[in-house]
Parts: sequence; C-alpha cells; structure tokens
Amino acid sequence: MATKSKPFNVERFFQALGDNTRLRLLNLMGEQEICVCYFVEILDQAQPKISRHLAYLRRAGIVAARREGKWMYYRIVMPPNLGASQVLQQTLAWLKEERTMQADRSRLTKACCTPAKFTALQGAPLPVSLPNEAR
Amino acid sequence: MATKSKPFNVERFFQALGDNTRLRLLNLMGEQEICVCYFVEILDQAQPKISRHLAYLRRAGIVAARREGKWMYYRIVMPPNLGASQVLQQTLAWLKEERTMQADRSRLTKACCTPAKFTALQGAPLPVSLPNEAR
DNA sequence: CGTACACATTCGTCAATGCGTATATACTGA
DNA sequence: TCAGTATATACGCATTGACGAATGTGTACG
Repeated sequence: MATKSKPFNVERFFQALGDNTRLRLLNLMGEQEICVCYFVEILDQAQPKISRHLAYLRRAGIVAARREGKWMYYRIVMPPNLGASQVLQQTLAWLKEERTMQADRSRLTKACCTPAKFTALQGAPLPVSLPNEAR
Repeated sequence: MATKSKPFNVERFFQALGDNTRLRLLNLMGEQEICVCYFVEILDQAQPKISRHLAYLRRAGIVAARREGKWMYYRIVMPPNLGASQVLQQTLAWLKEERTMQADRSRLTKACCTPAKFTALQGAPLPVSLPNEAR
C-alpha cells in the first residue's frame, strides 16, 4: 500500500503559527535540534504549557520529535507542500529580525555555553545542529 | 500628535490566515479590488458569513474597504511590517498554485465577463485592478 | 418620505483553544 | 524493583471563534 499522504492542511498550518509561544519555540529551533528542558528554561513557562504547544506544532506537521533517553529533542521539519515550506522559511527569517526573538536566541546561546549556571539545566544535553540534508 | 502605530500583531496576522474562507477571500482579491456581492456569489456562502470574515481580515490589517454608493469594495493592503508583507506575498503566490483557489479565480473571471448570467449579480460593479502604487 | 438593496452587526449556541493543576508515562540508575 | 527525572496527557475552566438567523445601517431612487 502506498504511503497515504492526506492533503496538506493549510488552515492548521497557519493556525499553528498564530500563537506567540509557538512562534518563539520555532524561532529557538531555527536550524538546530533542541531539548525540551531548554524551551522551559529560556521561555520561562510551565513545562506542560511548552509540551502542549510542541504537540500542537507536531500535529500541524511543522516539527518532529526524537527521544534520546530521558530527553526529547524537537526540530523543525519542512512541510511536504512547497508553498508551505517557502512560507515557513520566510516566517523563520522574519522572526530572526524581531527584537524579542533575538533576545530568546541570545538567552539560548548563553544557556548552552554555561548550562551549569542554570540550575534547571544541570547535565542537560546541548542543542545539536542539524546536518544539511535534514533541512 | 504623531500617528501612533501600535506594534504589528503577529499572532493576529497568522490567525487571520488560519481559516479557509478567509484564504479564499484573499485569493480572490489578489491584485484587484472586489465588491462584496462577488464574494458571496463565487464562494456561495451566506452574506453575513462573508462579511464577518472580511471584518476579521480588516481588524488584522490585511485588507481595507472602500464604499462606493451601495457597494463596498475590498482590497488587500500590505502590512507595514516588512516580514509580514513578504510572508503575505508568498502566501498569495502559494494560493495561486492550489487547485481549489484556481477554481475560485476562474469562476470570478467568468462572473465578471458575463455578470448577467448570475442573477444575483445583475448590475453589480466589476472588479477594478489596482494601480501599481497601491500594491 | 418610504421602499428596496447592499452590507454590517448582534445574538445564541457550539466547538476549539489556552492555561494551571494534577496525574500518567517513559526512561535511568541504584 | 523502586525512586527520581524528563516529558506528556487529562481535567476543569475561561476565552475565542465560527455559524445561522435575525436585525441594524447606509445609500439610491421613486
């Protein structure tokens, strides 16, 4: 049986982008895979809240998750639909220009360089850049 | 007093795109100004429903309205935010590639050429292409 | 004026969404 | 096997959004 790919849901795609927390998550992922604990730390939001928004993005087909031991890594996956992937790329580029998004990214960089300073991140796995073929 | 432009609401922008009826409306507007009665005819939806979705797009800063006699014309306005306007352009280009959107456009063209055949459109004003400076 | 037309808004209802809190699940290590 | 950590899901509640039906508003015209 051929892989049944249901037609891309455009509504769901844009609805997924219509929430600031989710935009911040996407912005943090950018081109790297990130562990949930970093999202919680950087956005300073309750863990179930982060988890629910990540699940929403997953259902919309915008991110994918990978488990590694206790940790879950999330990454952006480009939608199979060409138009959608172009809009998503453009959106990510746009977010990079926004002040608040830049601030998030900068906090992430800081946390990754000195995770020991964030009590919640002791021993947490560092983000891993994705190989080119995965983008 | 300087014109107080409140910071562009990104959430609202994407939420406005997260509904198929609104996407169809935007696709029909494309680069021309269109009278509400055409939306009602082409989408074959209740007039209050069309009107509410147009109001939603207006609140999101994506379309603008102009009255001319009994008729209201709606047109797309590019958001002041650069990133938003780029994403919107890209989205409109994407919609043009979708089957159902093409079908809507084709019905619009047909209705404009022979409005007399659509009993609901007798005497309705034809769409007007926007001058370049307005895009 | 008063009617007719084009369009907007309101109201009641129902589904979807967001959030905090509590709890469940998956994995690790002793 | 049990405790601890990381993450996900369930529950209850408040808000928002979509829709049909009814009603309101602005304009042309007799």
